[in-house]
Amino acid sequence: MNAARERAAEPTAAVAVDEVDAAYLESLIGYNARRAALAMIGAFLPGMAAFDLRPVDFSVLSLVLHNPGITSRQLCATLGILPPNLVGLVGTLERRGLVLRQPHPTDRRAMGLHLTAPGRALMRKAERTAAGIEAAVASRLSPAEARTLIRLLRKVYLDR
Amino acid sequence: MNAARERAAEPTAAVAVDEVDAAYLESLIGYNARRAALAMIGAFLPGMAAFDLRPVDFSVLSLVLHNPGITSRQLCATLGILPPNLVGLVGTLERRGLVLRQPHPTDRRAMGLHLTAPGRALMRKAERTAAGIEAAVASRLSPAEARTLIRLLRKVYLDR
DNA sequence: TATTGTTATACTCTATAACTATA
DNA sequence: TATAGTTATAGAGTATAACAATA
Repeated sequence: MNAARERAAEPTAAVAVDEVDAAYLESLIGYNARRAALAMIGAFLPGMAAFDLRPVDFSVLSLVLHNPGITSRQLCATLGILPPNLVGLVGTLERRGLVLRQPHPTDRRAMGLHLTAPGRALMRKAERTAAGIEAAVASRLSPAEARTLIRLLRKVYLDR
Repeated sequence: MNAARERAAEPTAAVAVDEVDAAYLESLIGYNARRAALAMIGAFLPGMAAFDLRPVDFSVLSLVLHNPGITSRQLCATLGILPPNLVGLVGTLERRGLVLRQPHPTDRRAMGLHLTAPGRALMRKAERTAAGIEAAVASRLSPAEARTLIRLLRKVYLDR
């Protein structure tokens, strides 16, 4: 039965897959981290859209709120954004009257970023909304599990 | 001293930021998950580049390896890829002689995907490399911590 | 000589509409 | 009427090179 054996060894037998086995991918930290990050972004998008903010806009405004006078260079380094891609982002936030740029006190090349009063008011609401979204997702975890998750994630991405 | 008080209340005082305070962002699961996912992808890229594979190519080939006969539709549903974006991806893998498409046994609209012998040989090496990359990153975690991390990440992104 | 911010530009990734063949 | 696969295309995100002003 050569033909039968060849068919048995044939790598391309025409069989249907009833249920997909993703066990291997699900054993990888990278796969799970990406899936979780995409789920969080998916949960974030509608809430932030109410303020006409993308997640990256929220991150930038949050850093400016908590670090008045922060420079573009510092924002780029903290968030992993390339300088050319931050220019338009900050420009849009400035045109919306949420941030303003002031001369840096010691470095005349740089500009310090600050929130305007409307910018601070918007961020107060946005951070409350963000906290609610986090709480909704974290409700699947106990408070201790949420703390553990953040601690382990930081171990993964922080150098040493 | 109205002028002094106004300056004190002035939201845009020209002060420099010596060290960026990202404590708020670092308290968010979403921010940490995204940072960790990007770190894992960054570790993955050079290793997979040796096989001329992107992370998404590796994911697709891995699912085809462990699910011979899987359809494009099933790949899209499992990986969150939109059908139009999978066409070129699979086409490239097919032109490279790594996968081949065979008629689906029961649905003449669909095509079952299979790895060729060179495709399986490549994936044996690629999965070994992936395991090494995972181990290198997971070396910052104890085996128990790595298991806990994956379990908590799955709680975040799995519905209920 | 190096760095900050900027412009222009290219490349990749992701998303939408519409079509065909078949279920 | 709905689904699998496909084409064309648009939009968002990310990348590099080069420049002026300043350190």
